[in-house]
Amino acid sequence: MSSRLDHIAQKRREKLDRIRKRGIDPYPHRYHRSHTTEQAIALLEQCEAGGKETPLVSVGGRITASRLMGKISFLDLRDGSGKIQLLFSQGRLDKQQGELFDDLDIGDIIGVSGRPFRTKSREPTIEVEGLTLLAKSLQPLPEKWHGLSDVDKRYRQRYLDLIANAEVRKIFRVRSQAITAIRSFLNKRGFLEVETPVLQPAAGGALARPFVTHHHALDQDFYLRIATELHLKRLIVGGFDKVYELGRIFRNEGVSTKHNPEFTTLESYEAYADYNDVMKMVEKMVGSVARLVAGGYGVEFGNTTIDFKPPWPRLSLRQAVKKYSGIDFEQYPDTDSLRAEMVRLKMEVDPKKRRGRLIDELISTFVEPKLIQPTFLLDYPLEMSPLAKAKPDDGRLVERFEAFAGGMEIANAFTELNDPIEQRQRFLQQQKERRAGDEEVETADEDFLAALEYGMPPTGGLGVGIDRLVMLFTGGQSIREVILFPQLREKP
RNA sequence: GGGCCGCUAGCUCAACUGGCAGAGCAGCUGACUCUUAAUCAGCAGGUUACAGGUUCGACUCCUGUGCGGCUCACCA
Repeated sequence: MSSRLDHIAQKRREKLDRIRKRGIDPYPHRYHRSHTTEQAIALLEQCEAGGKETPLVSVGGRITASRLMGKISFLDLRDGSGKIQLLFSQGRLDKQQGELFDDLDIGDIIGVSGRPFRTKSREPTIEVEGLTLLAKSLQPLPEKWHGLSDVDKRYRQRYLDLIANAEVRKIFRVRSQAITAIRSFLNKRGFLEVETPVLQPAAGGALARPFVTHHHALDQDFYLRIATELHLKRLIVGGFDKVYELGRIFRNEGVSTKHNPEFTTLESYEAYADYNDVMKMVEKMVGSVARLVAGGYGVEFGNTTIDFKPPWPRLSLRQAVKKYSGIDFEQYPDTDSLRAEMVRLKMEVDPKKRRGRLIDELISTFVEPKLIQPTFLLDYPLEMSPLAKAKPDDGRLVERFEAFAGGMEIANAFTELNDPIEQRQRFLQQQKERRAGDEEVETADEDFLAALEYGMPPTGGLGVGIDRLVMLFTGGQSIREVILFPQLREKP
């Protein structure tokens, strides 16, 4: 990027000056269109069906292509709804508009009025009678045929990506529809949408390194939330029986095709429910999202079809790990024996990891990649789940499930631990482990513990990674493809 | 953070073993009254990411830096 303008931008500035000199405002305040391009085409079809003449319409949008043929010219005009062809005929426009037409470029935003009709090749077209410049574009757009493919540029200048690449526009429409579908599903079931703090004195509810920031007036450090869990459960204590939050959380960790430092989660909590109820809700909810954005339970992913039709298979975690890795972790009740077995299988094992984290590694290495069709894994070891309630018949396991699809974890849920004394002990146990070397453990949240002491009803909680869910629905191989402005290193 | 790969015109891409940096689109000039990746003729457009080095000569080889991609580590 040199400071000097390239010759294309130079030319466009000259055109801008010419337009201004003729007394035309190249950036007027408003333009009231009568139709979107989509509506204009629908109107044309209606009139054709009814054998009626088409009325005058006005549309606005960006010029995306031009085919100048001497006395007549065809331009493509795109707005948020779609695209329509424009026909400019010499003689149709007055002198001033004719001069303006000559100074138009691909990329300019214009408004036109005229009657829709069909050309010889049946293309819906507006024969332009009135032309208004709405915004002069000073920079050339990416190439019309190949679009924009430089990944760096696509993410940094997402607007160009959206202008140039229809598939990208599609992805973010699907994302929006999926989130709308989730809201609507939960609202219909009586859930209350709430907002909880992003800035917290301690970041709890998950195991992750937080971002730190500083509040000047309070002269106090704050952490950006790594989960919404602990505040939502306070609201269950407060008497809202069904709450959810769709919100951004922040984790100061590695960036990869599956991790962005800020990402979106859904967390929901339902009083008087347990993880079995939540399981039923998840498969129903994701199924309903699939039907809405994909038109059915089947969603194309890679070279297979994922079928989200409920019910999804349920498999105990122990069975799953045994099936895919050959290790029955129940036979290795402590960290050392399990680690020894993993080493025997030639796995590289971080010596700092304790049993829970080792089992987690078995899941992500052997199990997760195999779970393409939606599957629930249930009943996790207690040491991996400090906020979940133990199973009544086996104190080493908790009532927890994770849902997988497309080889990714898409949901995590459990019957919430609501015994304040046990919760405190679990936090203390975690802190012991922190001292033993495992850095990322739950920090005790005294205010949360105080809330539990007032009594929280039995509750089923859920967390869903929205970005990964959207990846499933759009076939995305990278989380950056479903986040409009993914985090990138700043360019010097 | 490690490994591998990439960075050439506004965009998409070429350029052999080190030998004058090139094409399409976009742009400019001209022709053209139904095109739609319009067509045809002509013109212009470059710090080959950046900084060094080797060489008679570097887009090409070497070293370093920046940014990106993939991957491993990390990451419920």
